[in-house]
Amino acid sequence: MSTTSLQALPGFREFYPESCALRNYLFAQWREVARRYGFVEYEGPVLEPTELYRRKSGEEIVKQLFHFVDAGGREVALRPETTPSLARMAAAKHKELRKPIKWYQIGACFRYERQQKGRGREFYQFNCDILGEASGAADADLIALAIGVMRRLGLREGDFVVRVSDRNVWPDFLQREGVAGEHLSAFLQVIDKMEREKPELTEARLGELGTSRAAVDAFIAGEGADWAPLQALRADLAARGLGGFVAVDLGIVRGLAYYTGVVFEIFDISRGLRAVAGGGRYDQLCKLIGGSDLAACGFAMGDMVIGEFVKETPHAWSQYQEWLATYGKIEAYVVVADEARRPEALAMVEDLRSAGLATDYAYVPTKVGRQVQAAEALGARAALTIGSEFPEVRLKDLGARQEEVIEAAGAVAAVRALLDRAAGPPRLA
RNA sequence: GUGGCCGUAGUUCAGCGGUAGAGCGCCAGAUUGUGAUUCUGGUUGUCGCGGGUUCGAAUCCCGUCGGUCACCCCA
Repeated sequence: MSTTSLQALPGFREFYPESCALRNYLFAQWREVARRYGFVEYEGPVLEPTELYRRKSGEEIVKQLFHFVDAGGREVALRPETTPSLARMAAAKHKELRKPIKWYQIGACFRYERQQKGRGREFYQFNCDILGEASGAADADLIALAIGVMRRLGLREGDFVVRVSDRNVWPDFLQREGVAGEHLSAFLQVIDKMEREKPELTEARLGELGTSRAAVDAFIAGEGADWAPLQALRADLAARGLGGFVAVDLGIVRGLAYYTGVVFEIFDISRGLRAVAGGGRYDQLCKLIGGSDLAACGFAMGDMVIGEFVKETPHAWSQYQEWLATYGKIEAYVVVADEARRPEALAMVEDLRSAGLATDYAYVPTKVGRQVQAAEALGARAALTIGSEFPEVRLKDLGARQEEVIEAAGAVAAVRALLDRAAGPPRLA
């Protein structure tokens, strides 16, 4: 058992450039959409008092935390989510902040779980929250943002669906059915599993609670469907032209721990309705954690499931490939054709870099053919060959396979012109 | 927490009781300072680790670690 291993810990992630690129792509789109919706970025601590999570979710949650006692004797835990930190931060300062507070964060979270597809022990979460606004309009804008992120990633109507519900519909139903309020949690468990569970089992469990499948179905089709907050939400989103992305589904329960109103989840339709994001209203949490009343709603999206989603959806993947075409590529490569001219070549490299162009060159004497190969492999569009004819140099367009002789003095401008001619930045939704 | 499958070259894998293999990649060369293709040559292994069975184990058995997928859970 004392197998000392230097491998990365299970479920922790090593981002080699290829996977780092995808991650950065997701981050870039998250940030861009959040910006468009008027959210500003903030950041909370990665390590928190274990009590913060215990307070919010109860003792059971501790088993799923990376937690330990620090050198100062404090019980601490790596954050498994960021909402409690946010609730504390917002509650502490909300009196001096203009409402609504619209904040987002992208950060690593950690959960001690067995890993599987779309789930590791370390993952990045994109969180958007609106605080200090109790109106359903905030829920709607948040859902619009979530849809905006999906679309920005190249996902379309038919690829995913936002299922919305309201945590308040079921207490209302239970009261009417004469079921005691303390059974709410057990009841919601049954509702949550209804879709996957065998009908007889669902029926039996509902029976134990004093209601029935028929009553539930009737409620879902009737009053539940007409539930005013959800109607308003649908109308808001329909006005934005987003109605096609949304479906009311009262089976959405979402943990139930601290949600107080509208809840929603985004599902991947084609791959068996996998949840890629979720959120809702949590008007009590800021009081519980930070001591001040602050209405709030928010949602979170992890990088792993959405990453898989993009990989498995051809049109989303090709959009990523387009983005990749310029990401992490150098722009210019300086070929040293004559070692006697290496000083001039180094000066050229620095000039290009100072002009803002990603530029590389061979560190040691290398055959010209190899240098051109390296330029190609690094993604350079322009190759500037410096040799014995200096100050005459050769500028090659590696895409068009054309070369011209130019003066060294005008080389930076010529390279820039070539790159401008060659390709514009990728266009995303 | 429960269960299935899988660990062999840098990588993808084949080999399934008798001396460790292939494709791809990588490196070098095919007349002078230019990318592709092609051709030639080269390159690498504690067969995850530990134990057991056997004359002999990459191969069979047990354990262990790791990976992966599903269930549970999902804040």
